[in-house]
Amino acid sequence: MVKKTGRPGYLQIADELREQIRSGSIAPGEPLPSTAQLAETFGASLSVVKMSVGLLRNEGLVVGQQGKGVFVREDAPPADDIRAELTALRAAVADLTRRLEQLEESASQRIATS
Amino acid sequence: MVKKTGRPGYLQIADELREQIRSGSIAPGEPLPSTAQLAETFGASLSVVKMSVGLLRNEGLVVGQQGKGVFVREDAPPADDIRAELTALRAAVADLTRRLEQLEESASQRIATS
DNA sequence: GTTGCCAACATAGTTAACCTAGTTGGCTTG
DNA sequence: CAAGCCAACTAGGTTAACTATGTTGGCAAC
Repeated sequence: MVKKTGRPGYLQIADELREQIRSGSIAPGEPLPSTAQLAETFGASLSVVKMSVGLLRNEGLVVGQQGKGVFVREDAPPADDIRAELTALRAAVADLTRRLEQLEESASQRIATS
Repeated sequence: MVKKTGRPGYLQIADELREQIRSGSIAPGEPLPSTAQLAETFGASLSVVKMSVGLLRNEGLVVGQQGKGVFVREDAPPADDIRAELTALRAAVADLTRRLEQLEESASQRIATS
């Protein structure tokens, strides 16, 4: 399935999967074929398929569930004021990080003194 | 250098490099340390470093030149780049989630055995 | 001095092996 | 029948080995 066009195989497979998702050929909420199945249908090794799926995962197009499969995200793009939302999220993450670090600190102390 | 926080090493290294680029510690147009050097400074294998650099390459933060090195993109200041910001935030949330789950796990064990 | 070769180093891609861990379904045992 | 174990499948992470290819600097030969 992968052609020797100079474009690396793991990108070709990622492209193809992206296209199948975009076209609805694999609908939101539905699972991709398993890694082994993809490897067979694309005539590629397990390694390159895992790289391809990892790309889509990194892009947020799909989410993986260990033991079950890799599923197409159901999400819809909110598209209101994205920048404001980003600012709010940044603040929230910073706050959570600070609080979590405090928790971890006290937890490690409790373990050390027990 | 990579910590055992549950967050995979190749993401930790990618985060760190992203931060060094964002902060200007590695300026646009400058090369990243070589794969071998990164592997040594992070105490990781060549493979995970290659995965990390591959991520940044995929995100468009850096461009690789075979035989020379991997260079920080001159254009596209990632501070305004919503995609990069989203990626970073997603990464941060995932990291926080894992750490929190770890804390909750140890907390429930402590309660159960007390 | 210049040319050309060559070794060392660089990114990039592919494959394979091994490990962890979650899910599921069937079978065995009580 | 019900409980629990176990085998087979799943994703995910790590490492190593090999190949291809590009760059650079030094050295030898002419």
